Amino acid sequence: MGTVGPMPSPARQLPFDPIAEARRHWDERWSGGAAMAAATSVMRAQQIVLAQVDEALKPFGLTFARYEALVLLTFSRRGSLPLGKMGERLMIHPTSVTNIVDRLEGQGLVRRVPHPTDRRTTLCEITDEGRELAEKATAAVTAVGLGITGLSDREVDQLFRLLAKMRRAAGDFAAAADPS
Amino acid sequence: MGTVGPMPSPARQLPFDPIAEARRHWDERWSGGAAMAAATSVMRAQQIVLAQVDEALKPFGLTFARYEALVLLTFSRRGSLPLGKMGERLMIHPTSVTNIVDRLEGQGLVRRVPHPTDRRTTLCEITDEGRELAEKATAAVTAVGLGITGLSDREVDQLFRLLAKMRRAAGDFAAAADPS
DNA sequence: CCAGATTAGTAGGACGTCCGACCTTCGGTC
DNA sequence: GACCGAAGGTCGGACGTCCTACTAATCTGG
Repeated sequence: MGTVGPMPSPARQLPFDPIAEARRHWDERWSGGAAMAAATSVMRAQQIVLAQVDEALKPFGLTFARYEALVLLTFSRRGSLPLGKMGERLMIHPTSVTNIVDRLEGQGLVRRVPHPTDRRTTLCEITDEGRELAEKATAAVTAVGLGITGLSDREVDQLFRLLAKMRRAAGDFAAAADPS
Repeated sequence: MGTVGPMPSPARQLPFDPIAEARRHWDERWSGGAAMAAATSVMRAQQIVLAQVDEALKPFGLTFARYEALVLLTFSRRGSLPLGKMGERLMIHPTSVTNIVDRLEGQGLVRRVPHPTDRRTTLCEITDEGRELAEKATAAVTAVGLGITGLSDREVDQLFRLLAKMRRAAGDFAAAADPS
């Protein structure tokens, strides 16, 4: 990886793991230090992923959230989806979808179009500029491994499975991931 | 677990894992779908942890961020730390510390006191009310397993180790976690 | 001993997330 | 056919995070 290059914001490097340190303190007084350490690590890992991906997307004027929405649209048959559907797939709140689509629309990457039959529904349609940018941005984010570094392919998959199990327990989805 | 109880906000449960679905689409057109799935899972896992812990902390008027700061202070010798030190340990930006301490101070849970020798530095000192609340709040967050559910003790530890490896690669800390 | 670099903290703004409240439209029921 | 609950989006506010820029104080070199 990079030597001293563009790293997540809190550039200062500690000589020890502050989470492991906190876990030690925690277990001295309470119980469940392992869960605390895991939860805090998840929080911090998200911070790292977000920082690295956002950094890679900055030249394109995109953020992770907006990039995800854009990619989702490229995956759809007609390049358009109802806002509500987007919220479901991205697992974010309806108001967050409104926010993101507002910004993407302001950048000319998507366009709001009325649903042909249901006048309640608004479709979000990706523009040609949006498709082009999504393609370039994807090259950039894959180049940084989407912020997932230091893990072997096997470990990356292991991480995904562990989190999928946790997400399923939290009610994210019903069926098993069916890892065939 | 709960039946239909208080779950993370997007209450709707999908019949499939949207991340696994996205991974399928991704691999059809690009490469590195595993990293994408892992990164997205980390993002979503953080959302779940945050929602569940915040829910447990709501009766106390706390959030995860403020709770973490409070607990950090209880771990310190004299119950006070310089703001900068807090930012290091919590791995957040200095301005985030200012924000959090502002709110905690407004709640009477901490107090800003000048550093005895260095007049640049401000110490954040936990109050008696802060200590009491931290104790009660800890009972609440441990009761929900800090949002880490559906995993065995072994898997929780595995998750922590994987994320620690990733965090170390990202430059979070220098030495190995030394899991003895 | 003084000038420049560094460190500590804050102010203002951007972004994404959530929630509660609200309006419009659809659909089912009577 | 009319009503009333449900569904789709949006608005305004709260929160936490980050960044850039700024002030005040300390440290370091000449």
